Amino acid sequence: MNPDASGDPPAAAGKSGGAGAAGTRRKARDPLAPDPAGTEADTGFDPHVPNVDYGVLDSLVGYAIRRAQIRIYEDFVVSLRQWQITPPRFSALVIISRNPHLKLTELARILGIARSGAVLLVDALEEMKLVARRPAPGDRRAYSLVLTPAGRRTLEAATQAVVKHDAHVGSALTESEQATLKSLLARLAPPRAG
Amino acid sequence: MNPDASGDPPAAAGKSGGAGAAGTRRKARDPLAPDPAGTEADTGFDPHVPNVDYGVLDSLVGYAIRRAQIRIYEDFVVSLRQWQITPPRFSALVIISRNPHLKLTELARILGIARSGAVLLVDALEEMKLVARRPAPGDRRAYSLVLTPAGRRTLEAATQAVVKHDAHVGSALTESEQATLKSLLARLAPPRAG
DNA sequence: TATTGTTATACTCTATAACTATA
DNA sequence: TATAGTTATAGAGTATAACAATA
Repeated sequence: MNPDASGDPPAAAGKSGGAGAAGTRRKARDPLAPDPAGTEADTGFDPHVPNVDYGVLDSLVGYAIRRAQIRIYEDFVVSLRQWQITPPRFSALVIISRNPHLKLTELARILGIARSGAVLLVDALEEMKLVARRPAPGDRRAYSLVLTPAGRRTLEAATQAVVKHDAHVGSALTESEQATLKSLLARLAPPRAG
Repeated sequence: MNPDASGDPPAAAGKSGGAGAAGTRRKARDPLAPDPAGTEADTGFDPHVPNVDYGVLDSLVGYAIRRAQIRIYEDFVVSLRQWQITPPRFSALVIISRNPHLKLTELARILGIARSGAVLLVDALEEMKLVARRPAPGDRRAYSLVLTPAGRRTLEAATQAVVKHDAHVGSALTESEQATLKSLLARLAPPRAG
């Protein structure tokens, strides 16, 4: 359905062993035991590494958008890390906030994800005490999604952070250029059925 | 490191049971057994469902890009489904093709992913017989990545499909507008270290 | 029969940590 | 010590399939 987006700072992980390189194959290793030097580095995604030939990629509108999105996602996640709110979670909170009595199936359709995915998303937000499932009036199968008081407070703070983040993202462009950008993006490949 | 992108048509999946709704909890179900009606539908992501209030999302440059990327990704995956080539795979093939004797670590940096991710990516491409690991001259730890003849042929065909896909994506814009779009996107939030 | 929410399962992509072989 | 490739583990996000409760 809706591809895209995933990555998110996994926070932590397990451990295990690796092996040598070319032609060789290693045996095994034992779990746990701190690493002397800091392992990886990660200074962020460089959209255009010097002296690298990107071929057709440089001519594609789609790749330009992909590059931009990767960097924006990075900055977004850092900006909202303290609340553990990721792009899909933020979108869900906003949609739930602005559209009272939303049902899970409707949320799924709006976000462009499967119903099962909406269930997991709402499960997470509920566990974070930001969203609650209320019985939907008139339909005992369904739920009415609502923000909790904490959800409203958190969304308010997170929204400020997102607006700030977005201002940073577009800081190199004038207001007019940002408007042009959004307008052009909105005109790309309209939905099949639309 | 590099967030974004994931989704991809999983192709198939398992099965299992679910339950009722509000307040109720179900028991179990047994595996296998065709479903009468077609289960889901999925007519593609609608970036703006009618009568839905998107709140701040509508004012964010980041969300405009996210919306666009979701739709482009969808179309990309459909276009290259016959070769089982996803965006990261296509990028890797192009980069390997245009930059001979590339090492895995370099590929990882260019794509903005962890080395371990590059290993899995190359593993997949190697299994598809599109890429091969050659011993790197002068460094017995490293590999030189190269396209196989089949890899070159597939990349050529896939590139044509991608170019066509990209033309479709931008078909509602003039050449000039597409150039403007790419230019504006490139000016968004430059990399921290740059 | 169709819809709503759910669970089970699986797959892609990505990450961190630790390890081997080599430099 | 540092680097290249690797494996193990983890987890977010998404998908399909099948099911119970209800409409």
